[in-house]
Amino acid sequence: MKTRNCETATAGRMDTEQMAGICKALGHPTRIKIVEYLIDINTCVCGEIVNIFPFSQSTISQHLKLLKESGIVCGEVEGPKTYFCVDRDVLERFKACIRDL
Amino acid sequence: MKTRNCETATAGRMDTEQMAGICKALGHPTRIKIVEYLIDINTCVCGEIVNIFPFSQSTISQHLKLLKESGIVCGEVEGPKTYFCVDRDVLERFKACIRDL
DNA sequence: TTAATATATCGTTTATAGACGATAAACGAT
DNA sequence: ATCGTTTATCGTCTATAAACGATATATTAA
Repeated sequence: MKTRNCETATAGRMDTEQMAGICKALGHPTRIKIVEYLIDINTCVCGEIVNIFPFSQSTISQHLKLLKESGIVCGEVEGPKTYFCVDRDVLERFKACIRDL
Repeated sequence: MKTRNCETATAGRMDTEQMAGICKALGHPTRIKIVEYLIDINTCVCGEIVNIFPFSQSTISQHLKLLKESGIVCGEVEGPKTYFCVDRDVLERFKACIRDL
């Protein structure tokens, strides 16, 4: 399995809007668990997550979409699959914002 | 001005539900700014916040209610006023959860 | 007792979230 | 070209959020 990186690299301080967007994305237990899982496993496809949670494929896909929109997660399409991973840079900047509260 | 403390002291690890609840509460720019303000100024009444933001008193009151429900903020009624402050213990435990992601 | 002040709640409107099943879209294999 | 696999999107329903004005509640001051 390849190591994937989102390489967003929008360095600098995260503004309140983006911070709120990530908080909102993390504002659901299932999405927090998805992010924790992605952090652990580094990269995985949607189907893996569907197998872990008691929700339908469409629901998990929707959660992943919201996570992607916030910037904390990114997806890389490869053939019929999409590999999801946490954007480490965004995560670190988000963690810095919370740390500095 | 007195120093107020919420003294919740529900020590121990924060569970995913509560963590998600706080993230959700912080999932709005205005509420993040309210929390930042409360951290800085330690304690203040609703009216002060109303004066800072371009929203109505009822809207700010509603934001404060959501923050209180999440546990990150508490309010202490004193006469006709309510003094709001951040629950430092909850904040620290929340920060620890994010740090350990 | 009444008036003024401070906050909370109610009712309304519009928008978004959360869940689902069904279906579409993209690709690999046969 | 079709089939199976994987993911995304659509449509629907119900619930909650976000904002407001109006009103209720609680307390202090006059």
